[in-house]
Amino acid sequence: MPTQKFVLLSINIMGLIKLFLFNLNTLITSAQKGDPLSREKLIKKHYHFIAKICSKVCKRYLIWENDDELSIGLLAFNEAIDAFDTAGDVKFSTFAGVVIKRRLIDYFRHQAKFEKEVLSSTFEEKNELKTGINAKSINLYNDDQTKENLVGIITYYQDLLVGYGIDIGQLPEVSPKHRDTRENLLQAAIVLSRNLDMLDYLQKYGQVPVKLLCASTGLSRKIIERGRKYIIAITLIFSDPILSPLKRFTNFDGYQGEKDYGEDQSNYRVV
DNA sequence: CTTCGCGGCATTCACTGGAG
DNA sequence: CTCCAGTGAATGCCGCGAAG
Repeated sequence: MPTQKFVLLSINIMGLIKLFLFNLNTLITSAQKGDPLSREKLIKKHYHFIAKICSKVCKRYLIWENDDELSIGLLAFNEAIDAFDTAGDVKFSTFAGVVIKRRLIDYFRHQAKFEKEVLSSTFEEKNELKTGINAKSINLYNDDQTKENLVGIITYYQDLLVGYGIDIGQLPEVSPKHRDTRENLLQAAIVLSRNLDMLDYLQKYGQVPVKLLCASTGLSRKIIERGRKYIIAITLIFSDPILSPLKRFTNFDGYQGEKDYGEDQSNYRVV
């Protein structure tokens, strides 16, 4: 009977939707309680959603690495997680979409106001702009915006690290002092960040798959164990696109692949 | 039972600063 | 610039407890 099949199919789909919503609400609740892994899962699930909303508002295609609008969208999404009422009737995606749009509009208003102030300035001021005085102010303003975004990213990074039992303040001390050790651990972190099985293991258990990593990198178990926190810290930066802006503070930004570290390897420290 | 995380101890190695 | 000694960090080996 086609009708019966349709009813059964509908029941299954409804069941899947309920299951999805249940999982989503569970993730949101635990993220609100401070679980960084749940927050990370939520963000990963909604990457395309965030990019779609931001691109729609900006009316252009946005790139994670280049566009501040996406960072603002991401921060807004974070806010939405905290503010969302799981008991309410509103869908999370609808709620998050509204929050992201509002934040972006606020951002554009702020920018427009600033530009208007510059445009309505006197002839002399415009000359100053040409001579670089106001240009400097614009740079300072842009720096502030970047700093604001970075604060959000670092807070996110900090939460992720806590999930692995790492305090962000520990990073300088867990960072290897010897150049060769740093190179080896960096290599291990890159291998780990590129291998989905090992990455899954790390995210699932919060532990480094030492045996697999030893086999993949040829490094001894002890090296990997001792550099565990360093490896996790670097792996997070490499595997999570949200953290990609942090690469430029770690000097890993130009890293292209295995055994290609650039000129000065002595600077490959996390901080 | 296997794997992970961690600690102790002895040894090896890399880095640094001083002397020539 | 090269050599050398001192210092500190890394490594290897062994073992223990916890968790899945």
